Amino acid sequence: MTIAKLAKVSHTTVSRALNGSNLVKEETREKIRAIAKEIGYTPNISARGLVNRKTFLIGVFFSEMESGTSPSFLVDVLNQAREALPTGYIVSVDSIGNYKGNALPVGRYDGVVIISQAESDDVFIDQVRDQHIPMVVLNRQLSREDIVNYATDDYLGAQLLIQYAARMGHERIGILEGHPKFSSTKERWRGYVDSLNKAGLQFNDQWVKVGDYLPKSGYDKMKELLSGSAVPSCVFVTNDDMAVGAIRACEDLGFRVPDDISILGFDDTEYSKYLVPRLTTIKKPTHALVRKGIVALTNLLSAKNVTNRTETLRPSLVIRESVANVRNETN
Amino acid sequence: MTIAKLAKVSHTTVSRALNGSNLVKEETREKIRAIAKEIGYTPNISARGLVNRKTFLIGVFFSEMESGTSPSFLVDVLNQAREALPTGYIVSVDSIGNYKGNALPVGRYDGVVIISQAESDDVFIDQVRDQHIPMVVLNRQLSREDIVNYATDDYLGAQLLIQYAARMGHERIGILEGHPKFSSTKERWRGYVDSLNKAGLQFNDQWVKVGDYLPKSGYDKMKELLSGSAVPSCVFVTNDDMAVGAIRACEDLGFRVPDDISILGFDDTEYSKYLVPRLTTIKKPTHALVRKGIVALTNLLSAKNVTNRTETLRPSLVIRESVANVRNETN
DNA sequence: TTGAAAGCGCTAACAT
DNA sequence: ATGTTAGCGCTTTCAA
Repeated sequence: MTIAKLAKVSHTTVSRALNGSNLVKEETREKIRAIAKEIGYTPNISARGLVNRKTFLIGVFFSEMESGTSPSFLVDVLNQAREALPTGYIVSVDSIGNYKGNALPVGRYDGVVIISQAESDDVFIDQVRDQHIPMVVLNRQLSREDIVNYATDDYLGAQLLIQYAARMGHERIGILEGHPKFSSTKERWRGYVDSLNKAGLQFNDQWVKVGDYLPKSGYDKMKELLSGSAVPSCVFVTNDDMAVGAIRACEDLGFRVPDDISILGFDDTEYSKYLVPRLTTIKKPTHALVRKGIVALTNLLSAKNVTNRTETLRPSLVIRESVANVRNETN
Repeated sequence: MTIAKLAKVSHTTVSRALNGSNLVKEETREKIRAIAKEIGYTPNISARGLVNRKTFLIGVFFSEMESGTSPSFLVDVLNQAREALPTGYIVSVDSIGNYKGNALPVGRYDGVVIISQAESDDVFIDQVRDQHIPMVVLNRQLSREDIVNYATDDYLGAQLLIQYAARMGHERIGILEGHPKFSSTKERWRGYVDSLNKAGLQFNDQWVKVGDYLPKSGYDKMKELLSGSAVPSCVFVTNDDMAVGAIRACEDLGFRVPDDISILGFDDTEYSKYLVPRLTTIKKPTHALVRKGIVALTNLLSAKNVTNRTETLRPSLVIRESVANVRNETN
């Protein structure tokens, strides 16, 4: 190797010097460092990976990258992951869909974090587990104990919202659902129905519409909802992206928000607090979730054991202005 | 190697069989394939990379991932990149900031795409070039010819906007700038000033505010702007994210958009068409930009030469409802 | 059509 | 404190 020749030492010494081994004289180390810098030496990752069985690559996999996963959430995850990982690690992004069927190349990833939205991800999850690649699954609650899994309590989030609406006097509460296959959709739906029951409120078929978590569906479905014979006084739009479209639809049909109709969101996106009206929504502890996940993964990487193998984080209600207080009307 | 033993051939033959060499009997190949599948064999990427000098990893680097780069743009880039790349390649994400100073490990990336926002990225760009890693720089126009570089014409975009506002009769046009260090900020500013001049419109110091491309700054700065002694009739808010905040600020101070004040955006984000009012903005050909970039990079990877080494793509004006027609007033 | 041997750049075990 | 040697898993000559 060039650098070894220049320094007149063996390449072993070079390796040691550059890796901070204490088996080199400080003087030698300095000389080697200088030369390395001089000629712009950087280690060959493949060679190093081959002997160490480490690639310093963490794969982040999303159920669906093109749609369904909101961009801000995706970027949030990526940023948190990069920050929380030990130095030297880099992060790749991919869609689970790309791997349906074929296994991940062995030794390609030191670890994997899966941002799962739907049960259909399970075949991929099983595959990765069978390959014994360190893995954490985030975002969606798995019903098993063999995998490190952190999720937000969507069920609770929905309940918080509906309870709040009920407290504000709403009795006719509709729902605009997200992507039908997503677990979050199912959990939010459960929270909605259960809370309605607990509050002794009526359930009405006409007030439930199915969207896909994208703004357009919020717009289209809200229009449908408002065109029905009976209109609810409040609609639980199950994410903020759809809420933007939904509010637009209200506007277009002459319904003022929240005076004529109240809107509940979910996610507390960056722009939610600037909408007209400012959105009452649910804030998910995304940062904490991802951070916990990465910490666990880091432990897994160094073969430490993870104590909290599974956990559900509590979201919180963010009250703003999109829900009207209609208690007086009913008194 | 296990698979070699099981098939009773040498590992050389296994390698050949799995890589589609025609130097193996079809029968042998089948047998090997079957066994490989059976035991779930996947090649070791590091070993392969070591001999082939390929890692099948493309690094995507952003100026700033945490702020400044809008999430939807970032995700768009990532998706386009993944789709346009030949199969087998995976994509990593990183922030240029992480590499200030130290060089990229040699052989870590087969190629690199840089989404550049600011001139300060040049040191990183130079470094990568010095390492002779195939690279394309997107988003920001470089003033050099030695690097493949595609960008959107921000200057033109700004002109389109201001010309439109002028056509609608606006004479007092303000601006809410983005992150001061970003090239896009400078280009949009140039377009603003030049168009004002061409239209013979007055320029007023009080009507220019500096934000950072995030919604909050849109809100804060617009409030400042509206609190001045003389208020413009139209404000060029230099991206849609800030426009959301800006519209909110107008609302809070009792200015109706567009009746009392008109707003121009930039980017045409997913939600722009659902805002109240729907935003008149600039649509950037992001898909085409990234796709061109990846195609060029792919050519670079296979040592083909790239014909269009540099190009500026034209954005287009999207007229919606955030600008009032005030021509009558001035007649 | 197959195998044997060499070597990619690195780290680690074992001298010295 | 440093060098020698071997070997990680793969592809690629070179022989057979």
